Amino acid sequence: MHDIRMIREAPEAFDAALARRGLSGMSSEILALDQARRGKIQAAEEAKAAQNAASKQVGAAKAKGDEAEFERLRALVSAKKDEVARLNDEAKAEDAKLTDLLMGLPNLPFDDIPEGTDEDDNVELRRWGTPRDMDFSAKEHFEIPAVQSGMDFETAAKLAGSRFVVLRGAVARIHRALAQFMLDTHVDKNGCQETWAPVLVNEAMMYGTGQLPKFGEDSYQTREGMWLIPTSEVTLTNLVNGLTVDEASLPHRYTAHSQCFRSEAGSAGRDTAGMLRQHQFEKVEMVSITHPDQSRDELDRMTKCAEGILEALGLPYRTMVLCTGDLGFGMHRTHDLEVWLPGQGKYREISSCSVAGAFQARRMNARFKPADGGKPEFVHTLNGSGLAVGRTLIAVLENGQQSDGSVTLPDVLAPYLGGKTTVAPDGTLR
RNA sequence: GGAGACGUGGCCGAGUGGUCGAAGGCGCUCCCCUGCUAAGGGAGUAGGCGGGAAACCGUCUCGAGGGUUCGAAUCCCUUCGUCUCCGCCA
Repeated sequence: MHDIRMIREAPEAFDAALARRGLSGMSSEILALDQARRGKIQAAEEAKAAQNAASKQVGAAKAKGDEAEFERLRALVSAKKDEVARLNDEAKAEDAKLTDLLMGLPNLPFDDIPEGTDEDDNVELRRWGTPRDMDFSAKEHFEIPAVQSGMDFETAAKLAGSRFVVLRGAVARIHRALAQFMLDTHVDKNGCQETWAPVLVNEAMMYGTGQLPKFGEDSYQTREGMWLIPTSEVTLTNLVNGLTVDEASLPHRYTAHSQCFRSEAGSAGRDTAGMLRQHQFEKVEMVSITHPDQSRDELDRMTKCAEGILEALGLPYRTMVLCTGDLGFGMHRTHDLEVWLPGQGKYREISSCSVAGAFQARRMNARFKPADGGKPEFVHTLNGSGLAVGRTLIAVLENGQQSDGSVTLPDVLAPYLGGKTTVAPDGTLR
């Protein structure tokens, strides 16, 4: 959500920034609503002040035993009360209109991100590693002999439907190893606090991070009205929902390994083969809660943390900055990491690191108390995948595939795999 | 799932219809005093919203939402959370 004061003070700058996302001239509508709202609030408060004043005199009259005066004031208060109720309702209605409008507007893109309409306009920042030369035609992950017995889509379809998978044996273990390796790295080397949190949350949390009200169709909801998280960005960021933390405690850096659930509405027909796009998947997430002055640097730090995982696994990748047209709803700036998938011969998204600034904090009412004793200010929030576990599994399998149908795994996984780093063509770990 | 209790400011804790945004204590900040390892005295110490250049003024907030009343932290309803006992259970 946006800061109404900032819009009042600099409506041109606000309009210019939103125009980059295809929304033009929003400030005039916003400011008109704001004007109306403030007028109603003032009227309601003045009436209430009159009621309160009369009400105090009622008490005094009663104490003095002046029954006539008591009755007269009683009637006056009663009349004022109706007026206050009416004006209050009007003020609330105006306020709701403004909030609805502001809640539905996306965050302002930073000036330094590229103009564009979709992912084709994203700009490459850097590239790491070189795709291996393979003297055979590279297979997609689900075609590799070593993988086939451990990745079962037919059984998953029986259990749950399309876009689910059953992993078995070595593949399941490598999947687990990857998650453990990522989590350990973020905890031991990147200064994150390991966190385990619900994957089922209430509606308010989904508003806090911006999934609601606009993107409810993308997530699953229970009969009781709870939501399955599409990412643990929701839970980790909402850890500070409603809190005023000490400035000295910033930044907070959290990481969690969780299940994530997405309906993938609107992705029908895309990436239907393999386990690239699933309704249920695992992700190791990073979230930072920072001082406003630190958030831009924190984005670069977080991006490095995610890149570090890919580098440790020896997976070639490129780092992209998203253009205005591809930028997520609540974000100022986003870096996508795209990993090389030899089977597709393409770089595919495996991580997304974003800075939301105060956008989510304002929705969540998450603030910090300045050390110098000033007024509380909104914290800044960031989130990033470090990494999507299922996609990392795909990348490790495809990049490690050999001409004989086996797969060679990154050495850093050995401690999690009983010291073994090869999957034989028959699917056994050797 | 059944029965009951509770939910007050950074913390503890008073307050059962009238000037209570809320006693007292602790903590914290500033000032004074004292000179010895700590103590004493004084002042201050929530946030949101609206108005204002500011000082400041108004308004709202005693888990949340609604209701009764001229007036509610105090009464009623709903809801969320915590605790105790019983049941069930990974």
